[in-house]
Amino acid sequence: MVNGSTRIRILNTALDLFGTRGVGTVSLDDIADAVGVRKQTVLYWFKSRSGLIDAVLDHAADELLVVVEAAIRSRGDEPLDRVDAVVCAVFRPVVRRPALLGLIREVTRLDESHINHLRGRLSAVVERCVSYLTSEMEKGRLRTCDPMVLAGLLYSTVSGTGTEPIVLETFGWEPNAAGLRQVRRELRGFVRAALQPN
Amino acid sequence: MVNGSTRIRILNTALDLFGTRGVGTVSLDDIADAVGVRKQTVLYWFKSRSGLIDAVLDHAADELLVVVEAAIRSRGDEPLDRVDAVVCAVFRPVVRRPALLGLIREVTRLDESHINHLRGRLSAVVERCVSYLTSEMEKGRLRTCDPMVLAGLLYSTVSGTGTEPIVLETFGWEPNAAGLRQVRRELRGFVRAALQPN
DNA sequence: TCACGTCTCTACCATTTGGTAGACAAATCT
DNA sequence: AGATTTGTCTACCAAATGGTAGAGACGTGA
Repeated sequence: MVNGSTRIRILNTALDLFGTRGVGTVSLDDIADAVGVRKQTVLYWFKSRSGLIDAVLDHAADELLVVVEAAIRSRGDEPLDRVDAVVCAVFRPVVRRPALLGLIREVTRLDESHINHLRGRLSAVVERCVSYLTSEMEKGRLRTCDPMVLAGLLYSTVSGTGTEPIVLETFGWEPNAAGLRQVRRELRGFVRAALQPN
Repeated sequence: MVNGSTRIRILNTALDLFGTRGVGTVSLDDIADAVGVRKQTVLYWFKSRSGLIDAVLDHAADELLVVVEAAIRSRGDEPLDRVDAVVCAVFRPVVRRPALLGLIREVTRLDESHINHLRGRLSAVVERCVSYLTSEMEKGRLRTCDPMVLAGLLYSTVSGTGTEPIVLETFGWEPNAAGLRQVRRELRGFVRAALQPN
């Protein structure tokens, strides 16, 4: 693969379109048009639509993993700070690349094979998060509850906030830089309050 | 409209399909097949695909409004109890009719006209919730923060939990009655902790 | 009985979809 | 130079899509 640039441009464009409009409603022609190329070129690089979807999921998982791993290591010992760091880390793509979380959220709409594909890529981080929450709860440094479900709740809250600007707008929110900072601040406070040991 | 039964069957079937598979990926043929009728019958009752979507959104909003309104009035004065009642009320359709919240969540994928349509139907409840949260915060009975963004966060958490069983499964959750009760219990604890006044 | 409105159907149609076959140019190898 | 690989293209295709036109079955009121 001497020249990866076309392939990568397709991958990035597809990620953006899939993430913002939903995987099922984006055609190969849509992607090709956005890249400035013909559909057959897309099918040259990815042998089928389904193959492209898997590749895009990989691409998204990679990007997300890097962000999360770095954040987990970044801060000190205190679990509330560490969770806070992850929340901020995941929130950054919300601003810079809204499609990323939007794509992950598409899991629900994909078919079994793609679901399993994505799951395989994310399971390591997920398990790590759950076991971390478990150990901190045992030390009494987080509110005691089911760590697995808690992880899911945290995911829902952060991802929902990031992927549903339209819902937030319905609640009166204004989509600009100041508004985003406001949302992030409230999100951090919300999560912190929800995790506080009792 | 002497015989509304076909129309209503179409409406319900469309709601389920739109909510579980996403609006954009469900064709009129899919709906017609599921109802046991021809596509042209669907187009007789709803003059276009777009018209059907609006009608289904209305249908969903109606169902949701009834549930929420009742819950808001149901319990005593304490705001944590009242929010808890709403959370439980919204969680009930999660079990009985998963498509309902799934459809509301589709807002993000719809085009402007449908978004505005749905917004018009939901704005009353939304405003009510926000002003309620505001007044309780002023009385110091809820953690002080931006009530509007808080409402959005609550929505994200509850709706995410309800609409993403697949994500929860990735976190190790098992989809059965006991698992659902567990999720609801944790969800209530999570929200309660997040709202506790400080 | 007859006209009329209600409801579902068959028969089409233009457009879009994912995908195949293969031409053609540029670069790379021998 | 000649052969081969790489990357993009044009030309198709069968299936599915949203939608139109209109036939026919059914009941209801005059």
